Amino acid sequence: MQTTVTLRDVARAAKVSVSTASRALAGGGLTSKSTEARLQRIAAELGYRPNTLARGLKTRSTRLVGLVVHNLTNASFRVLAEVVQRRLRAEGYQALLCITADDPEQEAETIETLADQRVDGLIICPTGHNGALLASLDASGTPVTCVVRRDETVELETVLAADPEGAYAGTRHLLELGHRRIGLIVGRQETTSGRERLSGYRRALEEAGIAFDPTLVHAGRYEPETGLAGCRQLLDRDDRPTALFAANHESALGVLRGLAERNIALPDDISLLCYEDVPGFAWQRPAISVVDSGANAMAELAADRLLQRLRPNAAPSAAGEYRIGARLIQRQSVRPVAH
Amino acid sequence: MQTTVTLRDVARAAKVSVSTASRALAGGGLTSKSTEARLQRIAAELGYRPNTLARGLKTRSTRLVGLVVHNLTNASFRVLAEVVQRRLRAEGYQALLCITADDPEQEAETIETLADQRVDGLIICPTGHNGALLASLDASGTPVTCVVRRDETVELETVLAADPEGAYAGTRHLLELGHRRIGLIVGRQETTSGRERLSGYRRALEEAGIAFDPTLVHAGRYEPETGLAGCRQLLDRDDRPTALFAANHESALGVLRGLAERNIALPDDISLLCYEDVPGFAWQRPAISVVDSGANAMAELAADRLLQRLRPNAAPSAAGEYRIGARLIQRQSVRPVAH
DNA sequence: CTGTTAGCGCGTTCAG
DNA sequence: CTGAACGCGCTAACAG
Repeated sequence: MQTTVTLRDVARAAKVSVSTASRALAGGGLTSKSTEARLQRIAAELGYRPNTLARGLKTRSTRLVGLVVHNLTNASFRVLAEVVQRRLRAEGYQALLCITADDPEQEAETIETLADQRVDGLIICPTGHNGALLASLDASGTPVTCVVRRDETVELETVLAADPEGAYAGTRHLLELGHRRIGLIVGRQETTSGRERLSGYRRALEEAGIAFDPTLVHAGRYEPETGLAGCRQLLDRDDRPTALFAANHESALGVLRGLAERNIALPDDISLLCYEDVPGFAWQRPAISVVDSGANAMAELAADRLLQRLRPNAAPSAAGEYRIGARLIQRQSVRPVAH
Repeated sequence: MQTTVTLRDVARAAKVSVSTASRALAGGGLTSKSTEARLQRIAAELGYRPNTLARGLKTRSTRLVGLVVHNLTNASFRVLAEVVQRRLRAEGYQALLCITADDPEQEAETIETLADQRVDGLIICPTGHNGALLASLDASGTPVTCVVRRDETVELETVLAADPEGAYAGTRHLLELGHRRIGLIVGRQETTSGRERLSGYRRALEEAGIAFDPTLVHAGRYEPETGLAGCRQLLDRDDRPTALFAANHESALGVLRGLAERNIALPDDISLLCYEDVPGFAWQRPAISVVDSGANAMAELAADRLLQRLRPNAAPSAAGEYRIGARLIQRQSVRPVAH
C-alpha cells in the first residue's frame, strides 16, 4: 500500500524547496553541510527512493546497459553475462539481458527495444546482419561494444578472442606430439571465429610442412550434433586421424559421444583437444585438454571498454579492435602419437 | 546524430495536436480511422519511437521484469534465465537479469535497485534472508514470484521442484536394482532443496526397510568440491556404498573426479545417479542417469504465474505454492548391484 | 547557499 | 472526434 514517497515529500518535511532537496541528496557539495546531512537523514527516515524514470527522463541517462548474446548455454556467453553483469553493477549500472538465438530478426527487434529503453550503452555479440542499426545507435551517442564476434559490415569497437593464434597454438601442440592427421571440427565459415580457427589450424600445418587436407575438416554450427557428425565422418576414413581438434566446447560433447559409440578410448586410441574451456572438462575423466579462449578476459575488457566510453568526457567512438590471447591447458585427453 | 523524434514532431508534421497523435498511435479506436492510419504512416516515416521512460512515468508501468538468480553456472538457473527471458519477451516485457551469488546483502541491494527501476514484477530465487523486502514489494503492487527456493519467512507465490518426490524416486530406483548402501551427496540443510532431497532419500530407504545411516550422507554447497569431498569420504569406508546419489549436477562433477582418482569405473564398480539434468550428462561416456528436476517446466510456470498477475485485472496476491514433478531418466551410469 | 521556474515526453482529464 | 492544459518526479537553469 506504501504510497511512494517523492522528493517533494522530503522537501516538505524538511521545509525546503524541492531543488534544495535534490541538491542535498545528490551530495555534490552544492548545499551547506548541515542541510545536506539533515536531508539525508529525513530522506532515510521517510524511506525516500528516487524515481529512476523521472531522473532518466531529465538526465537522458538510465544507467542501463543492454547485454545481447545468442544463448546462455555456450560457456563463453555464460561467462560474459556473469562478468559483465558484475562489472556493470560495481559501477552503478544494470544489465538488460537479451537473447537472440543468433537470429538476425530477433536481434533487430532486440536492438530497437533496447534503444527504446534508452540504454546508456550496449554490449553485443552480433549476428552480423544488423550492422547499420548498431552503427546508427553508436553514432547517435549510445556506445556499442561488440564481443566474441565482429560485425564485418561496419566499424565498431570490438573485443575478440585471438582465434587464429589459439587455433595455431592448439594445432601446433598436437603436431609437436607427432600427430600428422588431425581432424578439425570447426564453426561455420560465415562466422569470423569459424574462419579464423580454421586459418590458425591451417597455418600450423603448413609451417610444419604438412599439406592441408580439406577432407579432414568438418564445419558446422556450434552444437553437439555437429561434433557427432564430424566425429563419425572422420572416424570412417581409412586413414583415421590420430587426433581431433574440436573448435568449440559444445561440439566437443558430440565428439565424446561419437568416440563412445565406437569404443574409442581417450587418449589411448585417439587424442582430443578442445577449443574453449568449461568446468566440466577439468572435472571429467579423462580431463579434456583445451585451448582456453579467454572468455573471462574478453568479458572484462568488453565491460572496461564500454564503461570507459560511458564516462562523462569520453571519445565519442573509437572503433578499435582488441584481441584476447588464448592459452593452452594440458590435461589428459592428448598424448603423443603411437608409433 | 539522429535528433530523437518525439510525439510532438509527429503531431506537428500531421498538423494535429499531440493528444490526437497519442490517441491515434495507441490505436484504441479513439480517433477516426483515417487520421489513425495517417498518423501511423507519418510516425513510421519520421522513424518515431515512443520514449519508454516518459510513458512509464505516466502509466506507472515499465514492462520490465527483474529476474534474480544466484548464478548462471547452475543448469537450473541457466534454463530459468533463457526460458523466462523468452516468455517475457513474447508478452512485450524485458528481463532485467541480476546475479546475487546467493549472498543476502547483494540480494537486498539488488531488490532495492529493481524497485527503483520500477520493474512491473519480479521472479527471484531467494536467499531466504530478505523476505520482508520481497513481501513489501509484493504488497505494494509489484508481484513477486519465487522460484527454485522458497523464502520461508514469508508468504509469496512460489514455484518449486517436487524435490521430496524426485529424491524418493531416484533412491527407489537404486533400491529396486538391489543397492542397499547408497551414498548421498546433498545440499546444505539450511536450504529447502537440501532438506527435501534428503527427506525423499530417507523415506525411500525406510519404506524399503533399510535403516537410515547418517554417515552415508554428505551435505555441502552445490559445488564440485562438495562432490569430491563427499565422494572421497564415502569411498574411504570399509563398507563402501554400491551406489552414489549426487543431489545436484555441479557436485556430480566432483564425484566423477573422485571416482577417476581411484580408478573406479562407472557403472561396473559403482553406480551413479544425479539429480538435475545437463546436456553434458547425456553426451558423456558413460551417459549419466539422472532425475530431471524439471527446470524448464519450473521456468515456464514461474513466467506464467507472474504474467498472469501482471494482467490488468488480476488478483493482487495469491501466495500459492506450485510443484513441478521430477522425472527419472535412465542412462548408463547405474546398473544392478553385483552379487 | 537557496528558492523559483521551466521543461524532459508522454497519457489523460476536461472542454469544445 | 479533436485540442488545450495539466502533471508524472526529477534536474538544471536563472535569480536572489
